Amino acid sequence: MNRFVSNITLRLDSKGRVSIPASFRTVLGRDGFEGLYCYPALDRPAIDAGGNALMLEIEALIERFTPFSEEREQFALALYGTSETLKVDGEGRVVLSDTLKRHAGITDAVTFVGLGHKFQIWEPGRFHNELAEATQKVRALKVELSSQVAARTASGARE
Amino acid sequence: MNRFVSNITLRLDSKGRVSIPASFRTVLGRDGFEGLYCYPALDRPAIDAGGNALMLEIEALIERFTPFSEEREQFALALYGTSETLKVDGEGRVVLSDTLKRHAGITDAVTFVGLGHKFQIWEPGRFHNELAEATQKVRALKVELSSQVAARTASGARE
DNA sequence: GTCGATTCCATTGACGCCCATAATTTCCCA
DNA sequence: TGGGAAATTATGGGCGTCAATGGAATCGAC
Repeated sequence: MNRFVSNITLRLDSKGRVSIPASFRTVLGRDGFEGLYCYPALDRPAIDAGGNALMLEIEALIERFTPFSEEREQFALALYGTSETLKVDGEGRVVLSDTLKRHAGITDAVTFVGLGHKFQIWEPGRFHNELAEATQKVRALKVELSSQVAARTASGARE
Repeated sequence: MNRFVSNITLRLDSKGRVSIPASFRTVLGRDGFEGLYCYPALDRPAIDAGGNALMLEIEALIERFTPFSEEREQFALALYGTSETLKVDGEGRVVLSDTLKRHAGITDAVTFVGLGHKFQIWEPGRFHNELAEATQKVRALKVELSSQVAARTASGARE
């Protein structure tokens, strides 16, 4: 498997360490990246995390702008400037920086959530709320989609 | 890691010395450059800093203009003319020149901010403001991007 | 000699690295 | 198919090293 999937909740120890779930570790290993690349998610109280794949995505976003341009500098500041590469110890654990923990409201436990090419780290309570909300949205969207398909089919549209 | 990422705030000591964050030092070491190449950022109260990679980028920028053109002379003046190579002591510290400190409004503490191929040095307070602003811009762009994609999908356009 | 600058040690707290243990899970073979 | 052995995972803790910082000592110039 080369995608991050499912969600796992784990506790931080007294030193603030937390194990990266084994299934995520194997994906990261395949990606080939020393450490864990992460940054505060832009529009949610969560941490985005991953390996080379994630970093390249950020790089691509920034390099769309010409060097020394206003936008480029601002994007680099907001993205690279808030990114961190956490060290992973021999047992596959990381310690989250205070900045990251504050952003996500993390205290003594976290939920790892697979999102395909990257994963997120949440405070467990917030994650459950977010999940419930997202599930609602997806249900609604699904209904909408199926009615669209039905309409298109009915009108004889071809794809 | 061969990129400058994350942000670290450190204090100047009584002699005006400040440690370059260890993670940045390793990147500079890999880049292979004695000292720290820096100059006042063109349009911000910050200091641009880096090694060979940064120097090459500036060179490329200037050489895009035709020789002896007005723009070329001005860029060369603004960038080369204001650049300094700071010495790094045995403990990885540098002393910022008064010119640089004045430009960035630095007094007793600085924030190092990774921007990928280079990094910037800010007065901590100003950095926080700038970061908030930049984050807003990135969020806005993200919304814009996703709505573009949504619109394209909804209209049934094929790539 | 005096002032400034640069090089060289000293401290302390955090962090990386190592080993231990318990609870699973996986695997294998009767 | 069941039951146990082996491997893996999550977690706890000890200890040495390094980073950040402060201060002393050395060097140079005037």
